[in-house]
Amino acid sequence: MEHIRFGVATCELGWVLAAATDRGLCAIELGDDPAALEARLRAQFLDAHIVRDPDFGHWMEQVVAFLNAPQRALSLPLDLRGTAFQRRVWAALREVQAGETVSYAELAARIGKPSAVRAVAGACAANHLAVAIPCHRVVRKNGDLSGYRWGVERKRRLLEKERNG
DNA sequence: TATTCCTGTCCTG
DNA sequence: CAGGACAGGAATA
Repeated sequence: MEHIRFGVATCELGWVLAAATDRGLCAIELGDDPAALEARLRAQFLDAHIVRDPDFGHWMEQVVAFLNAPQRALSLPLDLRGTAFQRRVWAALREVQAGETVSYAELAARIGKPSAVRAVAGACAANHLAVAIPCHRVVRKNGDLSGYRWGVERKRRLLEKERNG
């Protein structure tokens, strides 16, 4: 059975939950209610043994510091879960620098599938590692913010924070 | 602006 | 295996 540790804390965007397996971070969730965040985690990993560990090797404070200043890279291992296609999208996403944005069409082009625009959007939406996989930096080609798993308002604030350094 | 069509991947029955 | 959902995009009126 898989073993997952998690902790919750507050950051500039509200509550944050970070969870990790022995391979690395497997979830970073944002929200307004810590209990709801835990419930979301347990729903995602139904067959895992999940325990609360508010510190787990200072990872929580690193995650919170990263969320408050996403310009600096997060140097923690990630335990990515996804199909081959999703991993390609996420890898391309991590090439996008803080303060920059790309369109879904541009992202699709970068992974060699320029017509798979909607599929790319779906892969972004499937990401569970908020900010570490910067899906908030993907916007519509016409400049609209489009959607965000953790709320368009948080997406807006993240981009604003990154733009202003 | 709104409607319509095309699109790739994932999920469900 | 079929059908539907979707954080898109372009063409049309």
